[in-house]
Amino acid sequence: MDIRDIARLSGYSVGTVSRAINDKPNVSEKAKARIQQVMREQGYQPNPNAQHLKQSTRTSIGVLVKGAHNQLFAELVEHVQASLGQVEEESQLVYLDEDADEVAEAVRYQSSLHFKGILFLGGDPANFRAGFEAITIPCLLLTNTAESIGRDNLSSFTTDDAKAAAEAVDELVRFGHRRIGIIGGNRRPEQIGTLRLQGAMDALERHGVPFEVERDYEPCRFSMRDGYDATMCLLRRRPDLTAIFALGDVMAIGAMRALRDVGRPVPESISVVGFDGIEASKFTVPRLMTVRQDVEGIAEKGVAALLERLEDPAKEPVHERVGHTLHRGESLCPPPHDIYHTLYEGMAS
Amino acid sequence: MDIRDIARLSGYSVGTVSRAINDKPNVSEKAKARIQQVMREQGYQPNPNAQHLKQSTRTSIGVLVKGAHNQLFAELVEHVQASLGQVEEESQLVYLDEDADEVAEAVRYQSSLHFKGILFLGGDPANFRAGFEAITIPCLLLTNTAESIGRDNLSSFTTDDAKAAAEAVDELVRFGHRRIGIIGGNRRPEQIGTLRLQGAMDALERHGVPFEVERDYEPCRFSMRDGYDATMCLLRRRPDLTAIFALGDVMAIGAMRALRDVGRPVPESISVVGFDGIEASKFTVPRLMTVRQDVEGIAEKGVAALLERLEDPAKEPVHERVGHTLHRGESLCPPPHDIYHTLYEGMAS
DNA sequence: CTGAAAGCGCTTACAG
DNA sequence: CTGAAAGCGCTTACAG
Repeated sequence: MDIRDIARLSGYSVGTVSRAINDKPNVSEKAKARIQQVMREQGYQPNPNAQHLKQSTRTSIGVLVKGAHNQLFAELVEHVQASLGQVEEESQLVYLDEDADEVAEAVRYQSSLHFKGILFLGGDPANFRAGFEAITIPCLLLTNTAESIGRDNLSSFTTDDAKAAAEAVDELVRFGHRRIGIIGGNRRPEQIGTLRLQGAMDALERHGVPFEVERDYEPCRFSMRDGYDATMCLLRRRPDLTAIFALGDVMAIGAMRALRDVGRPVPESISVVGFDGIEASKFTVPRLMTVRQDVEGIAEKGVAALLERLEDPAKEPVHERVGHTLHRGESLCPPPHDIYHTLYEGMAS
Repeated sequence: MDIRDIARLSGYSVGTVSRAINDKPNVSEKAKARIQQVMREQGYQPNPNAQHLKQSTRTSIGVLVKGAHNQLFAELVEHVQASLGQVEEESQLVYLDEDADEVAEAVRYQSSLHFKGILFLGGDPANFRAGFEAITIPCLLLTNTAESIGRDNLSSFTTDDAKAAAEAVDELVRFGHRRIGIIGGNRRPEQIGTLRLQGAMDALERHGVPFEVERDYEPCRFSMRDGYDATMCLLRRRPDLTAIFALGDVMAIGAMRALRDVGRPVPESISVVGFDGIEASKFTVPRLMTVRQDVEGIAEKGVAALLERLEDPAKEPVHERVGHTLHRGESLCPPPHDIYHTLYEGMAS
């Protein structure tokens, strides 16, 4: 069943059928109606390969998600697909490991899946620096900045992670915390966790709060399980902490569970602050205090920018910081002043 | 830059270049080496549209996910992609609304995205009954059974939802609960929520526990927010409940938060049981009692079955129930016997 | 082992 | 408004 069959059955030529299919001008209403009827009767669907071959178009936008366990990306994906769907753009999702080289993967996929643009959810600037030159189609990085990469086909939208992390620390300090531990990320330069850690550490220093990264920080991947384990690890070194700042909500949820398991009620015995503002953070018990990223804003602005550059590839790249909000939660309260902490205070210093 | 340019530059004909690209026999090592060198120099990538047009092959497996807020599907997707990735199969994810007609969407996508097979994550048998005949490629339904559809290109793997829900109720009753509310699903026939509700109601009846669906059940979609709202709703009618069975973990998480907000501690004042066994259920406070589906088993067996039928489309369809496990959690304990409940008991009956 | 040629199913000037 | 014809970039018998 191809376009010739439809032409034969409808009594029109192949050219007219093609014009009818594509809603081109210069087809009589009569012809269009007849052709559509035949197509429906036959259940005919044009062969997309042939269509694209002729139009030499590439079809879909690749969406590379770096880290399947980070709920934040799931929410971003949802908004991205919504924005893309509104303009009838097809997208294609690929999940990568949190530690994968997303740029190398993109190079691999670019041709085999014929993307016309690529949207990176999460990314490591080091990978972009190393391999992005092989990619020539318009690209967009969300949740990290690509400004320093300096490629003219790469835009980026992200939260100001360092600033937001600093604000979270300000809040912890304002509540009276002076023994603060941090979990999450991997300390590789320019990675999102590292940016947050750096922002937090700068703020701690500004407030004169002692923080030694080897002792007070525990790296981990973005998942509840890893947050749980990292918390257990950190507590072994610093049982006297009065607050834990998890550099991602999924880790914060794991942390709260771990604290419960070691009999440290949150927030009475120890406070927890997260980062991201995922849906689940609104439903934890206690409700999580967190830095909420503007997921919808990042997705919508990002997609809009990408679409503009798909239209006009010569357009200058943009790099924008999208606003965030500090979201009060029940998981943060002033530190306890009981004998337990007084006891540990002496031990730890 | 097309295959002719490579032919010209390498000094071979288009046919030989094509054979070299596709690793066909009848190309000398010398020619292959020279051609590969030129391709690399030119950064040439064959046009996939043209390749597929000629081979008239379909490439990827479509994965239609019905309900973006259900974490269970996110976990299934992960396992599905892992299984598919091992055999180098490409998959393409499409997220649909929980109430979308997944079969109508599949019909739409089948041609435009040239799938060679379709994997449905979640599905309503009514939709399959109405429109599946238009789909001729091998298909697989996960998390619901398609046995009664009786199509020879449709297999299915699922948990025995009715049986599992009944077991959860058995457990609630065994703990002494007699005033049990249920939330989740939409009561449309054969839907997963309805199967679970039915299994639960049958068990309640078997135990002689009174249950009136109009009063003791509140429908809702599979999300934390909806679970929260449904719980609030149900509590207004039945403040005397000692247990809530949420027909999905995401709703159970919402329910626990709602109960906390109205000052009903879980499980001391009221117990909560979920269904699915998503990752987050292991990290809630209190830890959720739930029916854990064998996500990995469902994904792996399902994918294996689909791949077999992609190889040999004549193969008989399979419909299998994959085992589940009841997972004890802290959210279930015996009902309280305090004045509060005695009070309400009189009011409610 | 290699080349010349037909054809995959469409779209799009071009001529009428 | 419609039709006949060229061509998109490949692959694959077929002939050598």
